Amino acid sequence: MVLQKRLDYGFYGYQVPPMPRATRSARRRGSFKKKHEENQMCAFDLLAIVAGKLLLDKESAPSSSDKSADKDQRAVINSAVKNEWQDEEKSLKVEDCDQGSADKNIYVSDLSHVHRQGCSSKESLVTQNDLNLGLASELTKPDCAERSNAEKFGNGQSKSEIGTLASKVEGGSSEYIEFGDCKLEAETKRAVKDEPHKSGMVQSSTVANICNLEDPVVLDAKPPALVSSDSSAKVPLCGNHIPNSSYPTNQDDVNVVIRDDDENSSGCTHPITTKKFFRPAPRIGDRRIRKILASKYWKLAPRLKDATVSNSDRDLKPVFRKRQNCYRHQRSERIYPFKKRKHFAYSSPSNSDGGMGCEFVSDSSQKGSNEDASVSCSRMRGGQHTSFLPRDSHVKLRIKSISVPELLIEIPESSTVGSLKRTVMEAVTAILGSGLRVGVLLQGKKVREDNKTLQQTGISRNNQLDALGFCLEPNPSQIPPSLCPGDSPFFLQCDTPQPILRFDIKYPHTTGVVHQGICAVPEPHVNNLGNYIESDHDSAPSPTDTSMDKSTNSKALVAVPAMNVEALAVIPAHWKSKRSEMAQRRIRRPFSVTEVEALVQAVEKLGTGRWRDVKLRAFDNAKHRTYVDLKDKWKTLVHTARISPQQRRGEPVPQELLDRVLAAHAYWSQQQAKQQFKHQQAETCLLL
DNA sequence: TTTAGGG
DNA sequence: CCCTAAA
Repeated sequence: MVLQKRLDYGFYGYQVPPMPRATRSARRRGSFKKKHEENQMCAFDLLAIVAGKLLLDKESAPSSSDKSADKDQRAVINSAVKNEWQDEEKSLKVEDCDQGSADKNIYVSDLSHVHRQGCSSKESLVTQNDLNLGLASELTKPDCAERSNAEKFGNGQSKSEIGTLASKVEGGSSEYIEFGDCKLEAETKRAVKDEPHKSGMVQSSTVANICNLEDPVVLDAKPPALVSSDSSAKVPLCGNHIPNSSYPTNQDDVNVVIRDDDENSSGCTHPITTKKFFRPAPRIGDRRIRKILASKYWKLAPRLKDATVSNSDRDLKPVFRKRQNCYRHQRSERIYPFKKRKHFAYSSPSNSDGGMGCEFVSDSSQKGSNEDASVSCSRMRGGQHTSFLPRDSHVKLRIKSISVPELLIEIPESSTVGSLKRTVMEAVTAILGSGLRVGVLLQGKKVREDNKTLQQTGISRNNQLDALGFCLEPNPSQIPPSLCPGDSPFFLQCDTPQPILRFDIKYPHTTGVVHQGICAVPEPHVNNLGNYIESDHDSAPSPTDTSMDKSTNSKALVAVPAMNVEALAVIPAHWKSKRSEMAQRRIRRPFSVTEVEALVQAVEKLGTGRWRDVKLRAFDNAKHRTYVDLKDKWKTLVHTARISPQQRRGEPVPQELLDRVLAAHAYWSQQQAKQQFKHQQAETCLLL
């Protein structure tokens, strides 16, 4: 049985998922910790780490020879995406994944294996020992899968929304820029900008923007910079007034839209249909699709409870029982599986040279020796389709899939298909979650010198490509050699009275690579599990908007540097042990310049005391930015602006922005003071 | 829940 | 970022 998952995410970074934010009420309810504990890395996080490490460029398109095959695949993908999207937001415009351009390349595994193979009956399960279980959303959303595609858009509301969306997109009133998987939306609020101001004064667009129609309070008041009659209040809020301002006078309203579904996604059974500020995702291109697809995998994998799922589990008890209660939680947890970033450095058109992926296929590993006790061993097979493009001394690898190796699964005959799916899922999750490392094989030999460069090892040479392979190995620190019983995977008997079916989920040509007993426990609460969906496709926290600052347009595209490779090297063991107890701090997500820009602009408009509005206005779709975060960021921004540039740390904020920060801060502080003064006056008047 | 401010 | 008093 082959479990196959294609990885084409092109992750360029990885972050340890933080714990779910503990709201006070959640802590009170005591549910927080439990949820917290479940917030574990899923199996495919690991796979994606591997991919993220190795997939240096995701921009290559499938080769032309794959075209017809991929067409079907894309159709499947699209329907799956529709399905998913439909569930999530009831609006979708799916574009076909155009192969012509690298930008629209999409390559994922067939999502409908399970259904295609018709393993819906018990018989077929019993007999189909080489049953192919597609790791797809069907695993967790069998009900969704049942629906036909035709039905998916039968819903009139959805249709109309799609129509609206399409028209919105075509209307051109908004501009969407995608940066990696981060979508950035720049709305051009012409209505605001073009609105003749009552004061009749010449305004910079900044001031015009400050005067937002959505904001009656501010609107009633005069534009901040123009209201002040006293000289001390001459706050240079207008871009024109800022010396050396690199900002264009025609500054559009900027709304940083970071898609981050961690909060509002509770799976396909709870579609979020109402949103305060609905923002369509107008460009549902490849990245969006990829992201959605990726999310499927994040969703379907239950979080491991703890690390004892490894071979060190001496008593060989079923290890999955304790996780059963995980599935009761319908609501997804806040996890941030990935930082996904687009690689801009190699976006030359010539890179779209057909889907020359390096396909990962099984490679037989020698039996016996611990070193070769690979959980999965794969070899890159490319042949003429394998492209290895040294470009600017970079090596491009494309891992089409990493297969999960041999598994043993025992499951009662009376179990449902869904139960089988989940069991397989758990088994896979357990193996991958028990601590893995990636091995690199070059011409069948392991490359152990971690410090050697690719060049030194010869990996970067074209002729070595076929010989390059990767494998997932058990982490030695996690799996004592003594517990690796050699070449025969042991089999764990389930303590169920029922007859047991045994599945050897075996990877071809691979024997004895898994030293892991999997006991399939019949799942009593199938329903909940079926809907247990993790939904968080974290967006890169650093969106880059090219439209808002024309003067730095070209820069903006590369403003966010690709993440260090180190960032990818998240070792699950690190946070496996510590994580369980206290509420972990949320992951640190430094504000990007773009975000700062958006924040500054919003604060200029709304003032410093209305963080909720600021959030709604500029960060509504960035779920990980709370209004408290914004307030804190403003605080630090003010501080940053006041200290000398030498003392500043982190990504440098343009001085121009800092100037605006100070200006806005000064202005709104004064406004506040005035307000207070008036209040006091009124009070004293009343008293007298 | 939101704001404000200290840590 | 976190925590929390206060509104």
